[in-house]
Amino acid sequence: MNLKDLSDLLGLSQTTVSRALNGYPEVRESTRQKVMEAARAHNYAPNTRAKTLATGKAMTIGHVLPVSKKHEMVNPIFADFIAGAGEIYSDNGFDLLLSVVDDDSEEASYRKLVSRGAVDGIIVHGPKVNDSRIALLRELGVPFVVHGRSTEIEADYSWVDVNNTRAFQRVTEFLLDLGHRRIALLNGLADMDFATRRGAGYVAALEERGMQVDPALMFHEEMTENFGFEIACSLLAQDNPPTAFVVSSIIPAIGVRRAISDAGLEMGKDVSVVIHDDALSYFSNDGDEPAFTAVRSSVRQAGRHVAQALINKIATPGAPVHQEMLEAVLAVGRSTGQAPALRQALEQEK
Amino acid sequence: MNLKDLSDLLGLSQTTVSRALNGYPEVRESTRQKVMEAARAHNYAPNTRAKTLATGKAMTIGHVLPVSKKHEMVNPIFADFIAGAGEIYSDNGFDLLLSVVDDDSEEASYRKLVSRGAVDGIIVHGPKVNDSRIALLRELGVPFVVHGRSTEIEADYSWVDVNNTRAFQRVTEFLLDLGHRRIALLNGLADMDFATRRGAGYVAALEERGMQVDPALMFHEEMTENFGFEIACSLLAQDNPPTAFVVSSIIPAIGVRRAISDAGLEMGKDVSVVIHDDALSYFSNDGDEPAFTAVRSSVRQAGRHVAQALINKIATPGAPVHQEMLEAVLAVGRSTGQAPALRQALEQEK
DNA sequence: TTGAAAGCGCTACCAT
DNA sequence: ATGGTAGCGCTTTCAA
Repeated sequence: MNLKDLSDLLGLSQTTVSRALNGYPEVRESTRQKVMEAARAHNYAPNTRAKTLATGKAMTIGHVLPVSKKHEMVNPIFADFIAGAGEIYSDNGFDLLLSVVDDDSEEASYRKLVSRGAVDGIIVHGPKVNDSRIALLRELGVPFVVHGRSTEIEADYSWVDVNNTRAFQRVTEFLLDLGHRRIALLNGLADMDFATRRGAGYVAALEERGMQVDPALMFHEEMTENFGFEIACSLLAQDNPPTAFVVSSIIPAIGVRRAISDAGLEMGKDVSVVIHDDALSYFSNDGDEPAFTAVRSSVRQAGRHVAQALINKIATPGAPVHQEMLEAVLAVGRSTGQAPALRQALEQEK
Repeated sequence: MNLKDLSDLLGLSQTTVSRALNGYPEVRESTRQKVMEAARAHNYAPNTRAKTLATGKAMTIGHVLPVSKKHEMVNPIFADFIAGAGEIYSDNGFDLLLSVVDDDSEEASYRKLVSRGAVDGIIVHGPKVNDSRIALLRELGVPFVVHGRSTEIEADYSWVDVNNTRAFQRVTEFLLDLGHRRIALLNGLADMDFATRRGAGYVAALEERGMQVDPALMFHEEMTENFGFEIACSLLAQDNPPTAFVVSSIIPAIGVRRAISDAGLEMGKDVSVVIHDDALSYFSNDGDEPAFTAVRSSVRQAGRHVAQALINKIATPGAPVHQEMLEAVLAVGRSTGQAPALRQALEQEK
């Protein structure tokens, strides 16, 4: 069933039917009723490709998911982010085009997405420090919003991000307040922007207290369970082991937890662990608030914000938008023994 | 830059340029060279919407992700599945259209996807028992492949699945062989097909040994960390607690682990835990094989298989394809104390 | 208030 | 080996 079929059926012109369906005011109300009803009855929906060709708008947002053939790792929160963004797209009549590309052919993929006219906006995931995609997308002249930021990029661009630096600074201060002196940091890959910022927060907290930053306690890796396990095992076997871990994602934290228990130590007593993941609100898990679930619904919220920002940008182009969301601190378990206090402090500050 | 611009530039007709670009044999080789070079130089890529309109093929595969507004839960392995499928799509020139819909407007969403001509094939995620989507998609006449199966559907349709029943039967037998007599099952929501099959396997193993199935040890829930935590806490506090847990996903297993440690018990000694997640190969985690990573790369592999099956189906329609993959058993940690033996046994059987 | 017709950018058929 | 042209299904001017 296409427009012609439908209009023939109704004895109207395609023009009128189109107008009726698209809410143009000059159509007589009774006509519109008939058209709407017939469309519904015959399950008519305008052909997307024809419509977008005619209007010049793709009504599609592109997400590029770069995956490395070697690592086989995808950020697990990606699904939640997409779910949030997708909600917004559905509400606004946009489609979501997901392009999975090998991370060495990423630039070509952005180029093609735009020159094919497949999308009218792009979301940038997982920005690195000095990320080259930002200059590229500006050059291509396509509206885009970055989920996160890219340090060292001087140009102005739209982003939505949390305050990773401050979050990690505060987490570290918190552990220092509890009396910890050797605090390990298990962070994401060094070229990822979020990891850089989180590292900076950790360092800032130590330096502020006049403490020495021990490079042997800072680790950058892909955030796998095994990363957490290996590092924690080796650290805990040392002479002067850390008494606390700050972990940049819940995945390696699973490994850390295992290592602690293997070492015959008790979390929250012998060793404290604080996890920060890409959440947007404060949570502490004193039993009532399952950490994983909390992170994930926060990320979904982030997806909504980023998608909305891009849609606004497409509708009314203008100056870049910078949106700093509530930074996240996620304290897991009775790991610190102080989760309620932490939450309270954070909520006050907010 | 569009086809007209490019052909004007080259002093050729649009027809010739189009042919050259699409590999038609009747084009003189020197002409093709010139055209290709000019296209590359000007970053020309044919407009997707025009192309698909003209050919009648959308070159797009639809994935529908139903999310519940109330639960805020997305299956975390979804990202990995999509990554695998996306690889295949990229290699074959297909786009991936991801439609996030509220789970109560799912049917309408499939209908619209098809009548809009937006996709020429659909992947069905997370089939339920007697899933109504299967009849719907057959009625719509769109090629589709189900990741999983739907019990009670009599009609023939294409699916790619693991043997959940046998996997759980074997896991349960394994625990029985180790001497466990009270084995708890933490399973997915009862209407999910995979949960039904897994439950059936668990029951079959018990009955085969002439053992009573205790309904008080079987749980169906959304697979959150908290689900695992709560259930395990309450079970372990009982008079006659289970000595083993079979958990249907790694997420609740995190909660189970926490509950065990809270109860002052030791995993692998006082309590055994076996996790089966949606993997396609056998893994045991004796330290060298991080469980989460293993599951995830297996799921990615599943995505590849399902996507390829659909693409084949679109290219050459024919009888439904049924593909049963290696069923998965994932033994985590030194949880059973027998992971290497399990793996060996499974590999032999394969 | 309605309709005719010209595109949107491409492919594919029919000529040459 | 190359070119002219009729669609693909829709929107959007221009006319009536």
